[in-house]
Formats: sequence, structure tokens, C-alpha cells
Amino acid sequence: MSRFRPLPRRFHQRDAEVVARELLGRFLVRHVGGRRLALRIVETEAYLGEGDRASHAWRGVATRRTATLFRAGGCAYVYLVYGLHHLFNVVAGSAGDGMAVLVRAGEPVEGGARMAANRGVGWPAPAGALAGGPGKLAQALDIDRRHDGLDLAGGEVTIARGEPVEAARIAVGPRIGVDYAGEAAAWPLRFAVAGNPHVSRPHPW
DNA sequence: TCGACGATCATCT
DNA sequence: GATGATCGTCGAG
Repeated sequence: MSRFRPLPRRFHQRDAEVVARELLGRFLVRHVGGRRLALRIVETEAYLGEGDRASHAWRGVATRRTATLFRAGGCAYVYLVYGLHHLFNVVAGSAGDGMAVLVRAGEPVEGGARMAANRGVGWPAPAGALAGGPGKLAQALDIDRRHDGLDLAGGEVTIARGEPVEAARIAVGPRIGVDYAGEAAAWPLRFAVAGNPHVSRPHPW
């Protein structure tokens, strides 16, 4: 009996913006090598699919890389950026939507020492050093393209229940690193737990 | 087949 | 604030 109970698949099968808000405060749990690593999600971004130029799905058709992005909500979408970093997303919506939520930052709640080792930093680590950014988060949890397409309702990587964050405590702003996306770059689709020190950029709002 | 370019991070000035 | 690392993916030819 675990303190981490997975959320049902239908939790993720809603609009990406709703899922992005409601993922705050939940747990991202990784089972590896007989150990359990867990983060409390404190920062997310929504990618709306076709029509959202910042999304890998903006043209509306699946490519080799984006095939899992078009599946039904509740599975992982993991890819490599800049030839260096893996980014972990939760696929949202229904099959064909191409919607997803990028998990940008988390607060370590279990397995911190192991995450520090995965990251190559000392332990204890300062806030944000382990998972204060999407590339760091994936590295801390040893997540890479092997996990692309995995069901998040139970298995190596799961999203578990936690205390949802009330709307008044959610900071909203434009997404990071999508300046190329024209009008969509300014859309307020980045969500964070206001004032949380593990967020990927210090007091961005 | 080739060229351009990232949903980033660490390190430098 | 600026820059280099580093490679899979995609669209053009």
C-alpha cells in the first residue's frame, strides 16, 4: 500500500490547459532499480496541439517523433531537445488532439539523494538544483526516450494523487523558450505554484 | 541525402 | 547577458 496512488487515465483526457493547472501539487513517481523517486509537481506548461505554433503538433499531422503525442491522454511523451536534454510531457485530451502538458519543475519528496547522484550534484542540494527545469527533471528521474509512450496510470513512471493547488495560488505567464512561435508565444499557458523556490526561474512573475 | 534548428543548461564575461 | 555543447527530426532538393 503506497502513499502514492495513481490518478486514473481519464484525469489526463481533458483539455491540456485544465490538466496543466490540475497537475500542480500532484506527484510524479519513478520506479527504478527497486527504488522509488518522487517529485511534487510545481510548474507546468500546456501545449494545445493543432493551431498552437509552439506545439510539435501544430501542423496537425503526426510525424515519426510526434506519434505518441497524438494518442489518447494518459501516456508519456518524451523527446530530446538540443541534442542533450530529454523533456517529459503528459499527453492530454483524446486520441488525435495532439495536446500535452510539459512538466517543467518539481520539488523532491522522496529519493533526493539518488536524484542528486543522477544529476551529478551534491546532496543535500539547493532548491531547484535537482528538478528546477525540464531537462534537469528528466535527468534526476532517469527518464529518456525509452519511456516515450508509457502509460502513466501504473508502471515505471506514474502520476499520483496529491494536494491540488487552489487557483488563487497558481501563477500564470507565457511559456518559456518558444519565442519562435509568433502569436502563440505570448499565450498564458505556463502555470506554477506561486512563490515556490523549486520553480525553474526565480520569481518570474 | 543534406542543412537548419530547437519546449535547455552550465559556464563564461 | 551571451554562448557553446550536441544530435535527432523534419522538410526541401
